[in-house]
Amino acid sequence: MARRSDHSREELYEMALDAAREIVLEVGVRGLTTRKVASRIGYSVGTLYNLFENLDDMIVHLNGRILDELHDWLVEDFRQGEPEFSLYALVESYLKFTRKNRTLWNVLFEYRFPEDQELPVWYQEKINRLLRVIERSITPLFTPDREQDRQHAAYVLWCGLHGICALSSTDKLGIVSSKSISEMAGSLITNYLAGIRSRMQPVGAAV
Amino acid sequence: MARRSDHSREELYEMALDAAREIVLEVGVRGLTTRKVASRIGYSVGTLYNLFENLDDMIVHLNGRILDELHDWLVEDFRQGEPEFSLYALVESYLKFTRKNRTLWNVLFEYRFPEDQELPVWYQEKINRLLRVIERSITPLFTPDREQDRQHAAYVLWCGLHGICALSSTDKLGIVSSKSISEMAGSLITNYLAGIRSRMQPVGAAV
DNA sequence: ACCTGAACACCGTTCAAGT
DNA sequence: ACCTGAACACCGTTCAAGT
Repeated sequence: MARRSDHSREELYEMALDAAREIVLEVGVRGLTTRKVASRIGYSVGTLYNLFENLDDMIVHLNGRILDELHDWLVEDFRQGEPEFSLYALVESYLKFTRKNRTLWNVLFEYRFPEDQELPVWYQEKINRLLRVIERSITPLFTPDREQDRQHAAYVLWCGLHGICALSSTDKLGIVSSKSISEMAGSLITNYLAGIRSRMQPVGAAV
Repeated sequence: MARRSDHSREELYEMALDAAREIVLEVGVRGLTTRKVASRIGYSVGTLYNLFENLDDMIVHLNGRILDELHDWLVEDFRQGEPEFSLYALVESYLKFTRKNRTLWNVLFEYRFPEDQELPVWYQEKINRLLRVIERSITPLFTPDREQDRQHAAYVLWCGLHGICALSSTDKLGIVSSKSISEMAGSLITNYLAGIRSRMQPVGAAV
């Protein structure tokens, strides 16, 4: 017992999150426990509480990583072009991520934190970074003075996409095939953007 | 010990779900345990396993009840009229329900069942009943031969609304006030419906 | 300063034993 | 046929005791 400087604090942190990620992939969120993480990295449970406040905090940090993975994945596939085209590609890319990493997506969005828990600032910034990818794809639809509207639209699209994934992945909607998830997302994009277009004042008109 | 016919099987079932509902309201989903339900109804844990397969199954049944409550709540507030008007009222009513019953809504939509678990048919039917309320509000937008499209649109709206509630209630989006939830939902409805309207072929034209 | 592991207070689920 | 409660195999979290 006692100080084993086999690993630095940072190393331990990375090891713990690696282990947590693996466990989630193998047995799902429900099977993720402090004891399993500890034993997998070869330390005692106590050590984990030296790195994280508690299990919830550890999961927040794991989710931070998953958000990064998702962001990088989306950015890699990003295609500049007409908003409809660009956004559609983005959504396909997102859906592909959820299909490939269903359980990771589950921890990210469907793990319930205690009611009172506030998500840390660095976490919200990671989310904002994701939202900015969506904003980028719809930029052409908004004049520079409509930044607020653009942000707002990105929020709505992000939420809508999330809702489609959330309800269909857990079958909380009845049988939904993977194909119809795409279709629903497509319908959301097409119609929402058409609505935005039709309701935007022509820019030149006021001048 | 042994057979205590103090209560019929049906009575026990109702008592258990009543207790479960109360516990969720008091301490949230995380605090809902078989042991607490058992002690609250004055029976042993074993008896619960005589009524339900397991805790997950009990929660599915609890959710069935919550779906009914939500349905009745929405139907009571239903207002016939222009789709935008009708749908907007519906969404406000839904949001009001989530605000008043945050923890119930949490069990309903954010409790994670095991990956493999299929939701029972009677459960999916309760969801369909909800979807039909939405369909009703957008009926005027679709000609009778476009039933499929109408259903599809109801799905998308339902999912979108869910996504907005899910991400903002847990603050997975950064700070979102109750007012902006309404705004986002409003934006979804207005633009999505505008898109549908603008893309619908005028009915008379083909004739 | 860091790490251990026993201890505490919980869990879900099962099942022999009771009436 | 129904109900009990002890038993099993787990949990998250803490903290005195070790080096």
